[in-house]
Amino acid sequence: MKSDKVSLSDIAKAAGVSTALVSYVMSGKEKEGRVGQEMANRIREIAKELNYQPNLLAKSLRNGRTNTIGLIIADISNPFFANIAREVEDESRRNGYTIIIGSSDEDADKAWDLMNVLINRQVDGFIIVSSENSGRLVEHLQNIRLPFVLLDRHFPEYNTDFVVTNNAKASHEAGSHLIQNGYRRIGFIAYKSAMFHVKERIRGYQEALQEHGIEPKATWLKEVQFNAIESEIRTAIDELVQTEEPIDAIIFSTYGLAVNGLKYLNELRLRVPEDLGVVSFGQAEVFDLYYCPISYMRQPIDVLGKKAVSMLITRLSGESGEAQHFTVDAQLIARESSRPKV
Amino acid sequence: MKSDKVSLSDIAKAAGVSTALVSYVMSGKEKEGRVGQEMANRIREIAKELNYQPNLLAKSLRNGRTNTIGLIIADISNPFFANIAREVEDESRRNGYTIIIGSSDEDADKAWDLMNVLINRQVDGFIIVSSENSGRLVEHLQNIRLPFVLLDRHFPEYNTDFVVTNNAKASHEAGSHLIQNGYRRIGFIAYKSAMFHVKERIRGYQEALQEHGIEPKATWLKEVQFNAIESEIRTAIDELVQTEEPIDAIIFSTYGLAVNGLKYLNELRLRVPEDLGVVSFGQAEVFDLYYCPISYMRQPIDVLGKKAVSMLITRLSGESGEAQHFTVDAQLIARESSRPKV
DNA sequence: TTGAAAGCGCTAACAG
DNA sequence: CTGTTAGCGCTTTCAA
Repeated sequence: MKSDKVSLSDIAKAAGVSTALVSYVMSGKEKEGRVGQEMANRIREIAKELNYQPNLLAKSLRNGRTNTIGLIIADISNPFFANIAREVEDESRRNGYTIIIGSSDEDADKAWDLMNVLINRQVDGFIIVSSENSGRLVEHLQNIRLPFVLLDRHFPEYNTDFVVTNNAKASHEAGSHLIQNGYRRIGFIAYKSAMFHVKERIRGYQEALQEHGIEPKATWLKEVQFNAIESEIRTAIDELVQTEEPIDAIIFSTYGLAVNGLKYLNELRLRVPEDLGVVSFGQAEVFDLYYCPISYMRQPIDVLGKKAVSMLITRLSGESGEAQHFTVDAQLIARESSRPKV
Repeated sequence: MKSDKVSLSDIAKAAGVSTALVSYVMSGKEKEGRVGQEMANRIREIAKELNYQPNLLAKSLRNGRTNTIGLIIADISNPFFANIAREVEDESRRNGYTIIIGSSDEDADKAWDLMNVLINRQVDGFIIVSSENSGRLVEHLQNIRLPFVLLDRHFPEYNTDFVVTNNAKASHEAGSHLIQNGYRRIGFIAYKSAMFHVKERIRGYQEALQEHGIEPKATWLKEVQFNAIESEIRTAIDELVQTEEPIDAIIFSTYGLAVNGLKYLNELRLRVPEDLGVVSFGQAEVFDLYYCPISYMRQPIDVLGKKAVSMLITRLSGESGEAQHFTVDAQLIARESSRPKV
């Protein structure tokens, strides 16, 4: 085995031809009436013998495309995002693209820095699960004409490609489901955020209650800070529960909130669903293995991931029409945690 | 905001100097008595004005380093690996490196292909959680002199850098802990694999039993196929439990086995720890939220991740001495699932 | 202190 | 059918 470093010109030399020929053969362009059959075979043979590995860097520098996609998510160690990343990874590879993942921790500055690193590495485009205050990022990408698709969250005030779940509808369904099963005083815990998808989830929940003749009390809605989740969720739950008229069910609007919330419910020795019905967003094995399997709104992660990739790739291949929007419904997976009240 | 595409020569032109000067300034080499103070400032100013973004591709092509690390793991959607990936990502970025992650699904061929893609993209080195039959991969990397560090799993038959948990010891501790708490008939479920870390975990478990005067029965050890886990783990547990002398405790040697196993225990309506004590490897929120918090051997993922990165970076900076080995102990987190028998 | 120029490995227009 | 050559954007040697 050679010590690598075999380049086109090494092959050209060995075959006694020009690098141009080798290049044509190696990139399968011999069909276009460029190279003779014999020559082509000879070159391929030598390439194999020398164990030629193309230098993608040089190739990219030359033709301005890296076949690389930047994926910016909040946190790869969160199972929801990890699953998305996996779908995006597989679908990208299937299309000849490599992805570079970066975690932003829901922090706009980190996301901005990440974006720049990836731009400098000449990614062809981005798939982004945006964090709050990412308007600047979106605008910049549009300004420099770098294709991108927003995944899972989008900004209605910007005209961009996006692939998202119908959050209002999902939340609405979660609320209606609880009501139909006899719950009446339903709390909702979300992150404190001005982001559209968060607001939508809240809206869906409130509308569901109203449509069933229940006036959603302001005190039933709790918004906790992302970076102080452990302490704030305790306060939030305390306030929901330790009152004259405690809630009888709760909707967690993300995976992270659910995990922390359920831990605290355990500490409080509150039983699900006897003391408190539960429906959550997000998905993970936790929900299956909790003593009382948790009902959740299943987001079709595979569809979301695949669609985001294909949408981006369409753009990368030159499509420059209208912004593409793709919205998919979540599916209620009803389990024990929201079973009918007796 | 400019339409990007600002290159060194644009700045050079604007400043009326050569690209060489700009290059020196932009890479902070003006100190070395190369560039005048005034000129340096002027160039920096113009660069900022034009919003210059260096093309890392060109830089890399020129100097042969991409500042990129390839991370090959089994599956990014498995929380154990996702957490490792996160540590590696953060530590790499802190050192100016970008990582490209690829999932191998424990499949040697996929891992091999992945490796090649990443090599073609000129990664400077690899951090690898190897799969079975990866000998070829290791040998190839050694042949072409591409630095790499094996993480979490290693091959004793190859002399390589590695960062691992002391698996035999961890397993031994898991076994001893159960015995001390009164369990006697302890089953062990592992993946069917010839890999060293798997064998070590089995060995530690068996030795623990023997040292406490318990002869580990062959029937207590179950090995299930990675890609048929759901069905095989049922058979395995059935065989451990539906016998004249059923086991009274079980050790799951990975996160994936634990999750699937616990699900099945739920189906069988077996209670933990009354019917069956449990200790597991891996870690995830599932273990906290199970109705009976699961005892587990906590592997210091942060240490493993950081150490792997720093070990690799040492190599990348030219260190060429002996292979480095780093072994760290797992820590028993004892919870309800293995509490003393009454 | 500064500039000119070679060249990393590859592609593609152009010439033959 | 095949070869020559001009770069892609950057670093770095050598000369001035």
